[in-house]
Amino acid sequence: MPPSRLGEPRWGDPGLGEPDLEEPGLEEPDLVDRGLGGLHRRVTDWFAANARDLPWRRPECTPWGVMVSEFMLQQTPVARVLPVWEEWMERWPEPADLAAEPAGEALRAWGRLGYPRRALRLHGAAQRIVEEHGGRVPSAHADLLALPGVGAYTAAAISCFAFGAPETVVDTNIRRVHARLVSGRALPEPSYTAAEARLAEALMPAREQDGGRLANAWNAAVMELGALVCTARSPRCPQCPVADVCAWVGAGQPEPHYVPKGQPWAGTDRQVRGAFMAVLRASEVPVRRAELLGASGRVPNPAAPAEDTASGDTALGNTVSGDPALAAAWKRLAGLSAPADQRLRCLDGLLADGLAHEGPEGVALPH
DNA sequence: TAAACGTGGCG
DNA sequence: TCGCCAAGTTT
Repeated sequence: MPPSRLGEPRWGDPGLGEPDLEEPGLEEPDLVDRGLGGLHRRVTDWFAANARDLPWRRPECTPWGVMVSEFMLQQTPVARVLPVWEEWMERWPEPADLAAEPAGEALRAWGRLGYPRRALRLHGAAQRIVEEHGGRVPSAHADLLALPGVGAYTAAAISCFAFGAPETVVDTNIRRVHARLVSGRALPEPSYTAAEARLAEALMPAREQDGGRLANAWNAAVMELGALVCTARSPRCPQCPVADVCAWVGAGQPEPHYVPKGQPWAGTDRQVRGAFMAVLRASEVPVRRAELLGASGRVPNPAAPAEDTASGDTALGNTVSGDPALAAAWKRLAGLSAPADQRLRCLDGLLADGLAHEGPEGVALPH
């Protein structure tokens, strides 16, 4: 490891010994007091020169815009959020605009971002903001946390990014940077630990110095570093502004100390629910329950009337439509090999979750 | 606390 | 090609 250009102690100095799983080295105050300023400056300077120009980071973006972006970005890459966020901002520039619409409109406009319950919660949050906060996104962490779909990360992020508060923001990017830079590990722990929380707090710039300006900037800077340079798959260490003090680099980039759990997909309820939701989003009219449940590549649909041989679409009655999205959604659903009991469980689950509504004419997005 | 919860692009 | 992974929250 090359010597620090700033002549500061290196967090990953082998002399500090093996990283302790329970108590990272930064627990010690004198370690915290030395050299952090250099770290802060280098990362925030890097951010100033390399940050992406994302619309929700522009000065003219409202707190509502930041809030919408934070919901959409939960477990979803920036590239896919961008176009949907633009549509939402144009259609619903304020919380009251969204709150005035049926929840189903939020679900439809959510498109294929995934985890559609986020759209439902965002809609619910907008209604609460209108009812309890005069239509303005609250700035207090506690008020934000009380909103549906807002957890520890999102509350801190909105408070920080929309209102300039010096919150301690911890997301998966930040956790990964901390794990490598300080703890010398390839990945953060499988679940967020108290030790990680203490470490994140210890690394925060002092709030007293500048009214929290640096503390506020630090969050976005570390997050961006994790997103652009200190990535999960193939980190770009040569481009990293703090590679020379990185504990993981100093240790020779050791492999992860555990095997990340996979995210099963094929054959899961999530896959079936997703296929149902795609049909409901694409359909302008309610869909009969039996037709939804019967959609299968093998099971004939008893509810379907005589087939229109000219359509050639599928064997399903109401797939005869000029809408390619609807046809594709039906096709995907029909292509699943999910057993009948799973289909039934998933449909009931969607209804129970409020993602769908069943009326006399069939199943549709909620009103 | 572990598991459930969507989706699509990249290595 | 196919598994990994992305600005988490909820129960």
